[in-house]
Amino acid sequence: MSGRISDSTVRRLSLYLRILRDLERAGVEVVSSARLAQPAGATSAQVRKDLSHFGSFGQRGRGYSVAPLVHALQEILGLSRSWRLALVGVGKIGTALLGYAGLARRGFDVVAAFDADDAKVGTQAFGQTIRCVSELQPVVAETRAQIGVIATPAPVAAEVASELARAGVGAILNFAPVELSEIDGVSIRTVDIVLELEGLSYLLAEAAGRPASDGAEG
Amino acid sequence: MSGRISDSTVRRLSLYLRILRDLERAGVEVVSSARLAQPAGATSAQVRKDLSHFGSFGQRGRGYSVAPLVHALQEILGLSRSWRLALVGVGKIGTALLGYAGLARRGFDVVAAFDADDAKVGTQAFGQTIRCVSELQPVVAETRAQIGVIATPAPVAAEVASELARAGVGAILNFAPVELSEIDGVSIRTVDIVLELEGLSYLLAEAAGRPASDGAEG
DNA sequence: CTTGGCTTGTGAAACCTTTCACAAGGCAAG
DNA sequence: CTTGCCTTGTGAAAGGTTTCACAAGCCAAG
Repeated sequence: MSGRISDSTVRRLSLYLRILRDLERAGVEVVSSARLAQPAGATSAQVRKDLSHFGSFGQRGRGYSVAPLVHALQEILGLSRSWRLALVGVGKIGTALLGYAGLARRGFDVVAAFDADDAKVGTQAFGQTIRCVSELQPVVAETRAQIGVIATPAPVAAEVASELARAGVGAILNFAPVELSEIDGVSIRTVDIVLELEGLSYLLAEAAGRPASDGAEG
Repeated sequence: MSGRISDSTVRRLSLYLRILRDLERAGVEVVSSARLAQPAGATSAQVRKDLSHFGSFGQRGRGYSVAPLVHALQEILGLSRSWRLALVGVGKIGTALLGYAGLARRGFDVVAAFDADDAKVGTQAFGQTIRCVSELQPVVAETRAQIGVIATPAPVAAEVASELARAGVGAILNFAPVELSEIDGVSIRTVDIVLELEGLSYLLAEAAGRPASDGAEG
């Protein structure tokens, strides 16, 4: 089984896990690939293929036992433990993340927060004392944060990324609108809201361009 | 040219546009596919293939003229006009979006904001009067918002999505951690921060599992 | 005008992901 | 035990995306 697993498969596994937890809470004990696929927006074959990369979790003719599968997926996704996050940039998005209780609930604990603005440094936000970015390296190393979260303006994001890498994080979640270049030994994911909106803009423009349906323009 | 364009191509086009604007600002007049590819994390062949779906924008032996290509990409992506957004849910993420000046600067104007919390309804936030979600349909229809942004808790996201659809939006950007089921005539993109973190968790767990390098656990 | 060096645009090949389709096997009813 | 129905796990086929590789063509220098 388990060779190199594609990004989209991992994404779906997360979705399956979320759905399975809901089912578990609802008292469902066994689920079929079809039932699991539906709310994930996937197909039953896809569910089975995705899971088959990691082993054999179901029973033919019966389906998957919810509780054991929840456990297996948590194990696969590395969610049976918690992860320490270091947040860099406590602006609008950074603050929203700090205040998002959903993170800690799912095992992602912010253990340090940094900002370059002297007016913010030293203040508290959602239980975190904001530190100066100049302290980034020693503090991140000391707290042994495994994931760095970049919520800075785009121009400094690359520099912050390499500092985080040098401080020892193994992964970076980047909210700045830049494509960060690869860093050895560090996994990077970028969440780019403007890019998503522009993607929607493309689809809207395309839909408006072809058919003569819509009447409302500009 | 232009058949059905893949999501990843459109994403890259947005990146190219961003890079081209930087180059334009820096006074660069002509750029090769290789030079454009590098900061986008793509290959030169990919740049050329992506662009070739829409026409022929370069000159052999020379490259692409920056200004005309900026213009062409804006046209392709539907960014030569501005779009009206309706924001539903003015919690942490919603507030961060309202305050994000980058949106308006790039042609995405929030024209209405809604929340279910009576304590918030009627108050101002970043120039927007927060309205009650019960007014969603008439207000969205009246303001002719084309894009709905969902920043509500997960349980109500699906209901909000279908209300937005009925009110006439053509696209939805969803920040709630649920996979929304398809709605006819509405393009949907979901930004799921926990999913991204879980993806990184998978990679970290995988990296920690195989090699005997890292010492720090749990 | 000719030569040499670049760079685009694009079919073809390679690679990857998704879907299909079916054998293997569980379960319940009789 | 047998029959009928259901569901998994998985090779094979289909479908899509990325990379390769090269002819076509621009430009500058001589």
